[in-house]
Amino acid sequence: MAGVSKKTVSRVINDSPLVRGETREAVKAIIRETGFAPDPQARGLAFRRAFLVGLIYDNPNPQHTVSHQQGLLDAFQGSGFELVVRPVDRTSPRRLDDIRSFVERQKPFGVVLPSPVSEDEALVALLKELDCRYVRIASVPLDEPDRMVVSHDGEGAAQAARHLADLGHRRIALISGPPNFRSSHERRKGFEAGLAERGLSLDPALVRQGGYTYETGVEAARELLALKDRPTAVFALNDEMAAGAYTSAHAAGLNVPAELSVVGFDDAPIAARLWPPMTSVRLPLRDMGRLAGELLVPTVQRQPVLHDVQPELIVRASTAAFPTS
Amino acid sequence: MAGVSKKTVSRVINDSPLVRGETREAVKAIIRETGFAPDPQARGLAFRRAFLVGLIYDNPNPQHTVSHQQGLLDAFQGSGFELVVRPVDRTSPRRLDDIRSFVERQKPFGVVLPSPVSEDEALVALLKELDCRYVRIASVPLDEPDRMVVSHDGEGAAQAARHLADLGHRRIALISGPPNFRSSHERRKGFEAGLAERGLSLDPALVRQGGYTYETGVEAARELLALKDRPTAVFALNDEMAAGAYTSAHAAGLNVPAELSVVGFDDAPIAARLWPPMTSVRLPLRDMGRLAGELLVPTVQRQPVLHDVQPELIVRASTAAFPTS
DNA sequence: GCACCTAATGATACCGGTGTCATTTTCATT
DNA sequence: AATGAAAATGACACCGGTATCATTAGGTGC
Repeated sequence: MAGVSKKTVSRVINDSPLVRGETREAVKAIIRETGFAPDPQARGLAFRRAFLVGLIYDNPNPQHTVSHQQGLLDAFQGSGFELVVRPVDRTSPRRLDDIRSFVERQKPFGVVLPSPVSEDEALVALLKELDCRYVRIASVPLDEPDRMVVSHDGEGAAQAARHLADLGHRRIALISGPPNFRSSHERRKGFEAGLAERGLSLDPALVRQGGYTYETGVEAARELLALKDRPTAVFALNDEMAAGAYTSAHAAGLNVPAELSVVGFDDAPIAARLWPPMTSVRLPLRDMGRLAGELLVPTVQRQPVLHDVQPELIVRASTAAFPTS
Repeated sequence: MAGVSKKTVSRVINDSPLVRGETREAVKAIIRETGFAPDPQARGLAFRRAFLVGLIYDNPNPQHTVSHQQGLLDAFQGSGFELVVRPVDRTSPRRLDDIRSFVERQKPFGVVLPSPVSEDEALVALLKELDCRYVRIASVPLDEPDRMVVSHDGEGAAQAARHLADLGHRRIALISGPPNFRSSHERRKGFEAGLAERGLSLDPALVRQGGYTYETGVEAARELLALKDRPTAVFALNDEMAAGAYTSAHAAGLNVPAELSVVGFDDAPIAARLWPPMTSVRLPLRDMGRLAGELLVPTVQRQPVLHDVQPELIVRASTAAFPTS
């Protein structure tokens, strides 16, 4: 090496304050010249902590997973952290053993839990027991602020409600989500709040429960459209079910948006590809991943640090004024 | 420990032949009882090779990425390997430096390259230079067999061709893909071969080049449907473009499938959610990932080892006999 | 029963960093 | 210039495994 001991180089790399500015610069110069980079394995061994972050997901929507990955990696840029993926089956009891062995063996620096895994309190309890850092991504605060990325699904749903109300709709149906998803409650609450702002309320007769799947959306919409006094608009709590509503509208011979306005949630790729292109609430998934990453690891902070994210209503062609001119 | 030295335990763990059967069993028993698992960091440090596999992808289709991840993890079950994800921008020259620093620093056991990254010969050359194991996933053999998972896209396209031909279609259009994707050529060649089997050939006037995106599909189909003697069926080389064909059919007031049959490729989630549900060629993405994983790492081989994968035509409602009754 | 060869095991260094604590340097104070 | 405290640096053990090579155990031939 160039003048100093192994340990001093180590100090420079780890930003220890115990190095003279002069020495520090000299070492840094050598590091730049030689392109030296410490071995993560050896560092991890000595630290008893790997420079890995786990993404533990169980999301039927691949778009979510990939966007979160992207965002996390945005945050890890240049920090030397790697992202390892761990799909789990949230319904399987084995998931806890899987995660336990993962954490105990790999000693990851931390893990990220997107919804719906973020709502798995048994899993979170396990992580606490194992003293493993984590950040949850969910529609609502479930934990201390610096362990949470909150997507404010309610606000997005409220935007959808205001949009439909402002278009003149009064008979607005809701296809809700599975009760064991927090997002389902948040979106519904937000939707009702948005309606209330416009002096409307949700008619219980126009609510059907779905399961966040295409098939349940088809069925729920089929029932709603078969009502004597059928709704003029329907809000589905995710795009899969909204796509199902399209299908049932087609089956019933109803034109979207002339006879039925449809709004979805997620702005999945499918939203823009259906005919007519669907109005939907977009979540900034990549930014959410990035925020989670920034909360978890000591970021190099090249890019501005995010502090919050907000959903956004993307208005396309599946919503029209009622009564239609 | 229980009777033997550190090194002997190490030998047992690494399946060294230099241990007496008796000793081996004794050590294994203790390992089972105590649930001992070697530290991957330490092992990696000593081996100068991490127990990580990188997935280097640049695929606009999140379904592909997530399915490949699933398959790889299927293969890694119990092997102690972890999957780390590395999205790259295949058009950026920086990608090579990114991957070089990843491989040099992390020393991954190997990497998996799904299409289109698998066709990036500069990147593959780099991996060879770095002496990094890799497996490519592509539509056609590009390398030694044990470094390749071949998806036989041509055969899938041929199935689509035979299907349309057997339905009585004669004026069959093709929306091709970008020329810098091997899959684009393979699918096209396979499609022509399938037509030839039925005594048909592709009319150059009915071919439009697309770019594997929704928008290019819209445009290509728009042109095709505006022809004086318009096609009765169209095969798009991926589902995104096929969705675009739906859009243009809607815009032209044409009914699918009565006036236009449409077949896509990939069987993306969107295929089943469009109206009418779309016929498409399904690639066994998860199996492809699993096969790649089995080729790369010494698998525990609990599940049967895969040797090949084949595409499959999923017939839905976007294709009908012509002339329509 | 002894020499001898092979199979099985162990002692020790080492992988590439970090923690601890002793040592040296620096610099303000007297 | 001597003193002492604080700041900077280095020596060495250690993280938890594996490689190398020496050593011991076990079996064979005569």
